[in-house]
Amino acid sequence: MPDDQPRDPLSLDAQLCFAVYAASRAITGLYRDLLAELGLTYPQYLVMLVLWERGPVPVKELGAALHLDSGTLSPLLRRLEAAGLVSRERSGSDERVVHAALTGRGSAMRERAERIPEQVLCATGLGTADARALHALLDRVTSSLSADAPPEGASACQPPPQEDRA
Amino acid sequence: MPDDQPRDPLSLDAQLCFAVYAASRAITGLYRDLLAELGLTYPQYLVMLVLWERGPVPVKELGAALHLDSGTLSPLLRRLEAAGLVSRERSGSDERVVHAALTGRGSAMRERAERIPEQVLCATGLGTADARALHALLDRVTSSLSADAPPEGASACQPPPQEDRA
DNA sequence: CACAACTTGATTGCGCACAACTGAATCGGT
DNA sequence: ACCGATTCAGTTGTGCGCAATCAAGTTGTG
Repeated sequence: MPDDQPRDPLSLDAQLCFAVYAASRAITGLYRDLLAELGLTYPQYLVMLVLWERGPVPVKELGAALHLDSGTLSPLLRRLEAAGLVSRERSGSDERVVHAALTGRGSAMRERAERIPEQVLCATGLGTADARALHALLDRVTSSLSADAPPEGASACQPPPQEDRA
Repeated sequence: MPDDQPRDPLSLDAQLCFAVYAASRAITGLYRDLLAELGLTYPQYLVMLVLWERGPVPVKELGAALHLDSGTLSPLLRRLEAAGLVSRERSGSDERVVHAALTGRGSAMRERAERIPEQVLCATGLGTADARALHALLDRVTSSLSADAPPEGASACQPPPQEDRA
């Protein structure tokens, strides 16, 4: 679909960054529908995924896994706790850390969430190979960007070792 | 990097949807830094892109271009107006529609924004070909998802015409 | 022990996103 | 001309994201 020719830099720019932004919101919207019956939002669902997979974890670890800080997680966990899905308690060995753990209701919800993934993959309209390729590209972008915040007028921006050109 | 084997559905699920989510936030963070000197947020920058490209447009058209509704755009435009970058006025021919237009300061800012795109593309660590491929995949996802909200227990979810399988 | 540096989570404030609603203006059919 | 349905922007309320700040707890050093 993208015809191109590097024409207006600002228009071309809108393309890739906006494509990610629009896709992200579209996916979130899809989850909004699927998660409505569970009473979860998409970020809440992500937290539940981590808890289902790892069991009780410190808030810090949740933040590392999801790239979120306490300013986001604290109220989110409060809501999950109010919903009876999660409990929080301070560690005995280190009073600074708070462990988030699943309640019975929280654990039980896993079963109901299990059919969501395939519904999502289906709705994206992507095949296995495409999904895999997309995932790999996105991971490269994310790791490139979260590697560091280049100081200022910084990096000479030499395009990274690249095979071909248009 | 993704080793795989369809193992835990919930874990595999976290992968693609979360990859988009994480990448989107990483990109927004990059823009946050780049746009700080212009005093713009990323969504505000997107609005400016549309105005730089199309000139005065109704709020409705902005919403269609960015997939945003008036609940997001009204306060955003108010802030751009307060910053002296944008003006709003009701159409003469149809009093319902409000046209957003650039002020002199708003138009002038375009020049300063012109070098942002290449900085972003560089920071993603992607080459031209990869960026193009990523863009195409994201467009497919976005259009598949925004096509419609499948009613309920709906679609039999047959993977769309696909070439190969693992 | 004393004390500074660090870690961890919570809080505050602001700006999106989005659903739901309001109210004004327009359009369609009669 | 009238009246119901529709369109458009705005407002309200909830829930993220993230910067900045804070307080409590821990660790390292003398």
